[in-house]
Amino acid sequence: MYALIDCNNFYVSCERVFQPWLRLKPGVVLSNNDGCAIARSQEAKDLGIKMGAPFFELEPMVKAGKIWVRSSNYTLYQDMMRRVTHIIQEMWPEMEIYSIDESFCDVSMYDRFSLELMAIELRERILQFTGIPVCIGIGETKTLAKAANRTAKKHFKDTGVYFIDTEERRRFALQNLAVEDVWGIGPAKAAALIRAGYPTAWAFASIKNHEAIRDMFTITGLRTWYELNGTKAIQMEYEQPDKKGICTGRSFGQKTDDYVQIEDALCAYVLNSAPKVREQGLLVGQLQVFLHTSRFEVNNRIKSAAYTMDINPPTSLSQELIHYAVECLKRIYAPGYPYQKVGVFMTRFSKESAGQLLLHEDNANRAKKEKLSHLMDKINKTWGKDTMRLAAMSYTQPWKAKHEFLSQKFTTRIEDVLVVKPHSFFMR
DNA sequence: TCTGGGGTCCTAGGACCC
DNA sequence: TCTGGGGTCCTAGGACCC
Repeated sequence: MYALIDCNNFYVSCERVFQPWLRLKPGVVLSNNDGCAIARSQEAKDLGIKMGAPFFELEPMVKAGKIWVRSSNYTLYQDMMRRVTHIIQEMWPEMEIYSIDESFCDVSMYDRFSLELMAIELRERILQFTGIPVCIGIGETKTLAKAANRTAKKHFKDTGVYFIDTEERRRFALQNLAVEDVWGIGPAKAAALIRAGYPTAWAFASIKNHEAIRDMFTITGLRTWYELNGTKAIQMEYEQPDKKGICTGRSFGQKTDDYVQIEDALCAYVLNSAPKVREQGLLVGQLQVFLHTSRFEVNNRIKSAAYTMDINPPTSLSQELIHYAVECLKRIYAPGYPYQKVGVFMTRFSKESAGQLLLHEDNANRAKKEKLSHLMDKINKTWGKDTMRLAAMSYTQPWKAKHEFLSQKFTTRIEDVLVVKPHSFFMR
């Protein structure tokens, strides 16, 4: 048996914990650059605000005081999830962190009767200790646990728990689940299934012909089908595997074709990715830089380019990575386009080892740079991002994304911790 | 005017080997 | 005119996830 614990409207819920007045109105959390809606309160969903709705469409409602918006505050959300995770682990230690707001737990070792009660208690505990509401779905496979979770959210809001432990409950969950809401069925597969006459999870799960499913939807589609029918095809992943690629790319606050600004942004992104590479003890063997305009631009102003470069010998040094990234950028940059976004993708990782260093000619010099990079990482980890920085990075950063509606870092920044003032009555 | 960011997995098809 | 068989590895691109 697997449980899926999923935080309800997570980003919105985090904002509401520390700004309780936000509970009085529908609200939306915006993407980076305040571009579009990425999280909505239940009331905002009821108003018909769609995931990905651009901000300029919401703006009239904000101005009229009908809804509130916040810029995304990942520092806050990460820290809140860390707290939720601790509470889950105390009850169900066999846990996989699946995303910033969801965790799977293997709960096979508990008997059915206690399981449902445990789930109800866990939910209450999370709400009491963090202020975050969650729903819990339980089933024989991860996909069924996901389906159970959706069922809890939709039909069992009072307990917030749904347990698929009988055929009858499986039928109820799957019959009331649109096929596009099945975990693993995206827009393309959903459209094909609806066209073929299978609009619900139940209809899809009831298809008899395996081969046809495989032919149409490849092995991943077949796995989903097995899982919906109670056969395990997707395993738990307790350890987080090493990353195969690390990427930083952001939209500019304002579109630009100014090479100096673009290069400056790119350097900052390299300096964002490089410490992540070093933290895992990896070296970068290939680097790609991409630069593009908005896809909503008119035809002759759309431009998208990328350049990939092998790095020999592989490196994790910020200075070297910046050097290569700038080389790539120079090859793809053309003036005259309203660029929206630049980014860097590092891949072809190898493990850092002494041997590689010895092969390199000026290894004394190199060892010094290595030390410097690691020291910078350490200082920045202790004292905050960009405390120590390379001169290649400017201070003004006019390209920076917009975060016009950012709330405080209530749990991770001492100046932002809420102060509770005793009422004057008690002061006397 | 204004539309996010960061990943993984799978397949088809080309290049290459003997 | 006719032009094998069997395999691996790599890459681009699509689909999917949150």
